[in-house]
Amino acid sequence: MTEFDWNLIRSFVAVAEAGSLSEAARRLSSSQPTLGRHVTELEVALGVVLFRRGRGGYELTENGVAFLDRAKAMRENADALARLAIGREETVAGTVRITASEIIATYVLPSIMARLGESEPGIEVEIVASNQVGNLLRRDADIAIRMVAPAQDDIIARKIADLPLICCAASSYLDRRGRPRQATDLLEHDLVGFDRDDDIVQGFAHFGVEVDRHKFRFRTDNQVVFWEAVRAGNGIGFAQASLVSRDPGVEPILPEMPLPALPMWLAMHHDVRHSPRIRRVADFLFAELKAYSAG
Amino acid sequence: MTEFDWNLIRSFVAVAEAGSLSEAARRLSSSQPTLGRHVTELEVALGVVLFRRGRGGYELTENGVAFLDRAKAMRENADALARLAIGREETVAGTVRITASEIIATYVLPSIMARLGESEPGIEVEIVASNQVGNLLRRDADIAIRMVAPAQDDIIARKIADLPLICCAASSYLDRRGRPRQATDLLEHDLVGFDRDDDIVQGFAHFGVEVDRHKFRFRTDNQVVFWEAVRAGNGIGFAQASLVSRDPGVEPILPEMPLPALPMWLAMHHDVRHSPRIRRVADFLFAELKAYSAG
DNA sequence: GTCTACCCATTCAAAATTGAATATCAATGC
DNA sequence: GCATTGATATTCAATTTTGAATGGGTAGAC
Repeated sequence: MTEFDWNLIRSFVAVAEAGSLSEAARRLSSSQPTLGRHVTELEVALGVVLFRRGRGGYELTENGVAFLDRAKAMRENADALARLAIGREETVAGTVRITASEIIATYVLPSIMARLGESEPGIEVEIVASNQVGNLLRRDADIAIRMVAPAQDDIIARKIADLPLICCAASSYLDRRGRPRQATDLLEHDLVGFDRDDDIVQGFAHFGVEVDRHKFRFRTDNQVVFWEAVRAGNGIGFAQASLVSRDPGVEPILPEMPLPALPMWLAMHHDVRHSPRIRRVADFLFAELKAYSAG
Repeated sequence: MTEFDWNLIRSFVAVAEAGSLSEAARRLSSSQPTLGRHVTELEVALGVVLFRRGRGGYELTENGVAFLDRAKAMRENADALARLAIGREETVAGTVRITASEIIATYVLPSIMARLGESEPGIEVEIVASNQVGNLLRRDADIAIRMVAPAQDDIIARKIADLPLICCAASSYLDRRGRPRQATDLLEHDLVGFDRDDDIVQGFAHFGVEVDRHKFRFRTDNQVVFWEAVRAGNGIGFAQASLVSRDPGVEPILPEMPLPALPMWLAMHHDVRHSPRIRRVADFLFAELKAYSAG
């Protein structure tokens, strides 16, 4: 019997998920003509039409939908093989991908990675700064630093620490506008807040204080922009205590005010735990992040 | 992240199961250099040694063993996709592979298929004559005619009939050596029997008659050779009643002797049941084989 | 010993695959 | 209305992949 080209399935899944040849090509680092050919070749081989070719892109037909589950299962197996391989590599040298929140990736990891480079020059590092919990199953990353307890199966997680949050502002701002003495003073101040994300609003609500988003003079959903806005003296914000204590231009406010703490977890896939390289980086990260959270 | 070529996994499984590049190449209808390259390319991509290259062939390393399960799972998904495709094809024309026992494939199917060709000229047929129960899961065949009840999951089976076995011999032989009147007379006769297969020996044992294989003057494990040996007058044998009744040169003996009947089943894979082509052939086969078993 | 039957690696010309470039179309913003 | 963006199809030169042929090795039969 005639075997078909398994790569066609890989392309099929990518196009189905991306919704267009071009987008799928970007994700697979392939090219649009290639994926187009793959899809039609698969259709010919199977004798079934999988996509409706529209102006806006490729849309699955009913037949295509019927194939997608199995095709995805195939990809999962391929991913699992890739992880298995990493778990069995014997060399320490190579690349490790780490995903972490924007704040951690921007302000904490660079110096940690510099120190890692001194002791392990053979290890290259790729940092994915993202607040979305990336997919360890599909190996978007080898190691994830997350602010929520990972729940997925086959994920090994170690809790690093609880990162206390504190209220803070730039000294320049406080010199100008005065230092709040009690929590209610905050409402007289300029606040830096999130835009669509309503963590802070809910935090206030938790203390019985109703604020709406217009209370915040400076709003952004980008955590790095948020922190830089605080540093630049736009007003009062909330940040990890360790971040504040490392920045001489920003000072804590109302240190007695009880705020929730952010748990920090280090996660990696079960299959990959015996890779000396990933192990090394994970252990190093764990120790350094623990030190960071204490300082 | 970098995706590897999924076809390498296909080759890996084939080589692992075949035990050598050359044998795997034969099964995949590929070539030995290609598979050799695939395997080493996969090893490089994964950074893991999968095979021990020996004089006699390729043998899995421990690492290779660790990968095999997942890789097989991947192949199963690929096979499932192929079946799904067949189940969704809309055209009746095309090829159908049928596996059946040597006897059925040799003496029964050809005339049935000739009749099928008259009403469905667009359907091509491939017959796999084999007593091994071929693998419908891996699509070694689309339809299987089997003499045992299929047990695998996802297999749809219809029982066609019970084929009675009878004792028989060529008239030329019986004219020469006389016709047995009772079961014990058989021991005075030349018998045609199996070689390593001891079905017949056990059949005798079932009647309390101990015979050893040297009782059989003509021995073969090939069922077709067996039947031709009976037809040619080598002695007394056992065969499906329908076969005997269709052959003017062979006559039944001791028709009252109680012998076990062979159940005949038609099996196909669940995924494939809606293919008009396979459906058509299966229905046709069912009716014709039922008629055969009655005649 | 020799012969045969298996293997595997390597070579190299032919065949297949790829992607940059291009033409085209539809929707959207100004 | 026109420019822009983002999509697909097509073309074609360059790259990659393939497999027939070859050489060489080893085990087993005779």
